[in-house]
Amino acid sequence: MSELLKISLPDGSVREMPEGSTPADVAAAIGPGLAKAAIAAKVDGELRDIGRPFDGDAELALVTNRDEEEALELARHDFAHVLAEAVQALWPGTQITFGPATDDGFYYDVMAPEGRDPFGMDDLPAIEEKMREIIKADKPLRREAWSRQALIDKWQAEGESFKAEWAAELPEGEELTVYWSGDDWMDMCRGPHLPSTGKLDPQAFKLMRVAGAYWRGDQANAQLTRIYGTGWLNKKQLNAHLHRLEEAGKRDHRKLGREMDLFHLQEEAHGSVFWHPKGYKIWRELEAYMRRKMDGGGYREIKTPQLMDVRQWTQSGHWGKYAENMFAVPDIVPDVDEESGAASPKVANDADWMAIKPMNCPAHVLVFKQGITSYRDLPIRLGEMGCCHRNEPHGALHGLMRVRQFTQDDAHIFCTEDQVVEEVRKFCKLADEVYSDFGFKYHVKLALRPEKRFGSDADWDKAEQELRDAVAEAGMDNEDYGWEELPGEGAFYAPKLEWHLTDAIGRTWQVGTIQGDRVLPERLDATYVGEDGGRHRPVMLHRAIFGSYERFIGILIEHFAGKVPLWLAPTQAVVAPIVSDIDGYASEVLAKLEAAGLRAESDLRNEKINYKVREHSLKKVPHLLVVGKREQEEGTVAIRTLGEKDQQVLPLDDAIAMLKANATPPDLRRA
RNA sequence: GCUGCUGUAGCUCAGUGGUAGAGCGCGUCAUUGGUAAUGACGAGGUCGGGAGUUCAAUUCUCCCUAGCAGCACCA
Repeated sequence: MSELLKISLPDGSVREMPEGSTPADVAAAIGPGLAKAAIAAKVDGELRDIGRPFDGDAELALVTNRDEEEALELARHDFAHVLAEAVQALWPGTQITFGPATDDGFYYDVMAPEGRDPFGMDDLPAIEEKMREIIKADKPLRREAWSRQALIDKWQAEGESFKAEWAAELPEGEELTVYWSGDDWMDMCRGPHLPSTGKLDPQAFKLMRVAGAYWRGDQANAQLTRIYGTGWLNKKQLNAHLHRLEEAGKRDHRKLGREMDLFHLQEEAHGSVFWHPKGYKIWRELEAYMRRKMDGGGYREIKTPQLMDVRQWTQSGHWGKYAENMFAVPDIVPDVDEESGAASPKVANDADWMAIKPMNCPAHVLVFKQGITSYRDLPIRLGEMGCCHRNEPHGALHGLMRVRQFTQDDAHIFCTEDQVVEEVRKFCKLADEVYSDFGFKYHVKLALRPEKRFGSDADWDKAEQELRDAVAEAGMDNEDYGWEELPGEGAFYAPKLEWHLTDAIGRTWQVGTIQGDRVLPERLDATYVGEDGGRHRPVMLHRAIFGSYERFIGILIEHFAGKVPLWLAPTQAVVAPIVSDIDGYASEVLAKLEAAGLRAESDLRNEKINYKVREHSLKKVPHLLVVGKREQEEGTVAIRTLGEKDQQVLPLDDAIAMLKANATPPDLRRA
């Protein structure tokens, strides 16, 4: 006999529904408007299909497009399925695999039919068209439970080997479900889904690109074609998103780097940066800043060799693990024919291999090992603006963000076991000061032991706990700091604390890190003399705040859209006379600016002031000092600040004092 | 490294089986103009590199190389 279910609604009311009824029935009982608007249901907190019957008494909240987070997730997931259906409709024999929602849309990984090339950009318009058809057909999406074997058999019968593999490996005991789109297409999916394809807005998605992606993310597996789309609830949201992408493109550091004449890259040294005078000014200012911070933090700066015998890298373990990403040269003088420039192919079997350093730490241990260190000397903090080379996979290179030659604000802290937590805590404070000086908000994450690792579990337990303790002492183990632990993401020798910056348009960048390492001191036999007169192993903390100068500058350019703070600006002010009669005064103003230590230029070209304003604005020069007859007579300058329309007329000395004050680096300003 | 796309003047980009074009920039001249482009004239290209097909290749094919998007990688 059938009983009535008690369904509690968010407003506290309870409705009695017959057994077998669904959230859709409840919506219909409440009113036709809601019935139409409702797209899913939260049943006892779990997001479910609106047409899935209740299991018993339940708390129900109906989901509509007003619940944007859930609605977007559902829509994107459905777009992914519609995408897969469209591709199979267009190209029968295409295998489907997997297609989730992403942060701004969806993708689906497919395998083109035998004999057909992987899908390309040219195929996207046709797929979009087919997707719109499917959406407009308003096909009902229906959930159905299947047995594992039936599902495997079906996939195999249809030649869907990836799906069959997947079905076979889904965890035991999990209910396997499929979703039908109409009666003619289905995909294996956990759901939930919208009640029908017609709930999607056919104008609210766009296929963006195709890319290769490995089956299950493993390079050893087949490469599929991943079709990416962006998906939204309506056209307005889609357009807003496309506009945001355009804006992000305008901040691209590669574009701004060229426009602002900061640096360039070229084939002959791909992955290495040619810094131009203006770009290198930013670098030098950052470097000077970081030196002040590290000097003040008890670090001592050293400089260690670029090239070391491979024996050293073998001992440290890097040669064994990373040789293919290192640059190595035989330690010989090649015979070169002066006429032709050809080097003789003299392979010196007896030559030692030297390797260019991919990191600074082994050399820092070697510095530490010179002489005998007492526990009284610890902690020893050795810093280096270390220039490293790594032969990165070519596809990984990206502007300043991923390069083959980079310089780190690197340092290693050698300390006793007892000092680790305190040193990590101090570092947290230093990192906070630095990021705050640039106006960055950040999150702190702890990357825990990876599967492949050196050292005992007990050591890892300890190392991970130390970092947790230090973060707790620094007061950062909370939501304000986005505190989170990431299993499996640590380095092979140690867990890592990571600092992730959030930039002006919401993207995150991992920059800073600190890692407690007990492996390298062991491998390179670093010791200190303890209180007891015996030899002890120091702990080595690897740490960096900028990470690499190249990448950090790239991040700054994008964060500020080229308009870096005055203290970093390569050219802080340009003096622009309105007519050439004033060139003399302009030069006088320039000389005074330079004497005050400001980075300034003059623009004496035979151009109108409009032209000069436009040009220097586009080059992101923070201040334009316009001088005409009036300014000359009165000994003033008219200051135009980037991004502002109004000018400010000040006596020259006052203007210089103001600029100088504003151009003071943030750490010196506080002093 | 893998998949897809791209490489034409300093930059952004058009174009063609018969050895090339625009805008900006650059140079010269005129103009001395008060806050986002003054005008005229001019110079500038082995069409990424190599091989092949062809009477003829910047264009079509293949290989290499670099870049772009993504994947994988990131000590």
